[in-house]
Amino acid sequence: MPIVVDKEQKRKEIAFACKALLVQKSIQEVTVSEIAKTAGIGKGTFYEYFKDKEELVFELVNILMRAHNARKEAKLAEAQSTREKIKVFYTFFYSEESADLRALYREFIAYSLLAPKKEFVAFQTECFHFYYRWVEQIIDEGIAKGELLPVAKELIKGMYMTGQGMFVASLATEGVIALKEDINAFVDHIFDLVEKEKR
Amino acid sequence: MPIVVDKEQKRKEIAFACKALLVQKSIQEVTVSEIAKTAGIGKGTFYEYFKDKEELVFELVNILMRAHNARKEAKLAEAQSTREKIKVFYTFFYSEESADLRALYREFIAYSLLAPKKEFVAFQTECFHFYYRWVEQIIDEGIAKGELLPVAKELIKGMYMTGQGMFVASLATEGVIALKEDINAFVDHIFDLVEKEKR
DNA sequence: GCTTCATTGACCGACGGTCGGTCAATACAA
DNA sequence: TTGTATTGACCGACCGTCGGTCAATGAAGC
Repeated sequence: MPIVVDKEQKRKEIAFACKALLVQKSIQEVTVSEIAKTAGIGKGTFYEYFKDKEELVFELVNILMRAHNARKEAKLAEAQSTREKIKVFYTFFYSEESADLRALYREFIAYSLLAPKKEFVAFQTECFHFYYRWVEQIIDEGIAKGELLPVAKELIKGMYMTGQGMFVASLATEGVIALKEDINAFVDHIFDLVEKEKR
Repeated sequence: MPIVVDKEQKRKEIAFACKALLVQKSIQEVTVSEIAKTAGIGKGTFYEYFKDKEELVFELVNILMRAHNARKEAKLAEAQSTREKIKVFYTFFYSEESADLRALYREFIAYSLLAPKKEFVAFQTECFHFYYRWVEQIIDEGIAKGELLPVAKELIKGMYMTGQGMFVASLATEGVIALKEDINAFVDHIFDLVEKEKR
């Protein structure tokens, strides 16, 4: 038998090799030749592992998001109140340590809007359900503990989307959104309304 | 003296001629040759009026959004309660009559994320301020009338962004967001919390 | 040496954008 | 009225770039 490479492994290697390049430049500004050179492979080889440039971004977002989720889980365990936990959830949108992932996620959203591929939509849908369940659990616990009013449960989807909305807006506008401050202020005001002791 | 055309007017004519094409297909799928043919002009002429394809989408969004705002103003005058007025605000995201604008706005957002041009960012920023002031006025009136608690004012930015977030999510996911229902449900739950009589 | 898969970069076609040339409308002098 | 100069609109052939393909080559086991 001839050489058999671990396709999955090599995909990851190529993706990682291009990470800095893709974080720095928009995918449209990067050429496939440039990607291949950066990864130290021929252009044809690139197409053995990826259908196109966008798939490369997708792969990276996938990998980095998994790592991000692990970090998030650790931080959530530390948070005390439900309010704090929800705030931790939103740190993705502004924390320094997720800057790379954010830059790639931005591209990913852009392409999902421009030409939604089945895989992209499936991934985003899965992400939504994953995070939604997570937040739901946190809120449910808060209600069970008597910390929150039951109506809090009804606000989950909206709150979740507020983060997304602010994120997109902060990228498309200038001087309008201060992500960290605006998100946390919103969470605080909502929680002031749904925490039992506050009423 | 030779013919002197009204550049602004012709821009609009070209834009309108391509409206159906651009609503139907993504800008990436449409070639400049195709645009020129549709508008009944030469390719070179297109570049006399637009810097690139994206500017064409921008022009159309501009025109259609103005028309949309006029319709919105009329509808807002009809709405009774503050709650209803806010709901009217969100109709952009799901109403049938704004479907064309929405399709183009989607492309516009995508490009704003992918490669934010100065003009695009300026436009989006201006839009934000314009709409924000509008909503602010509605909420202020609600508070002044004693219909709403003062805290409502603090939620404006967040609520505004929730719409954007749901819109983007509805385009990038499958079977997760039911725009009309989810937006209205969110508005209702928030208003149940900030309307005075409800407490 | 034969088979099988990985790798490659020369090659191709499509597309965005440019540019030199052409045309049509007007002003005006004879 | 006619001829001509001028100007901007208009055009599509052309160019460079880039995404994507494929035939040839390499490498490793049998």
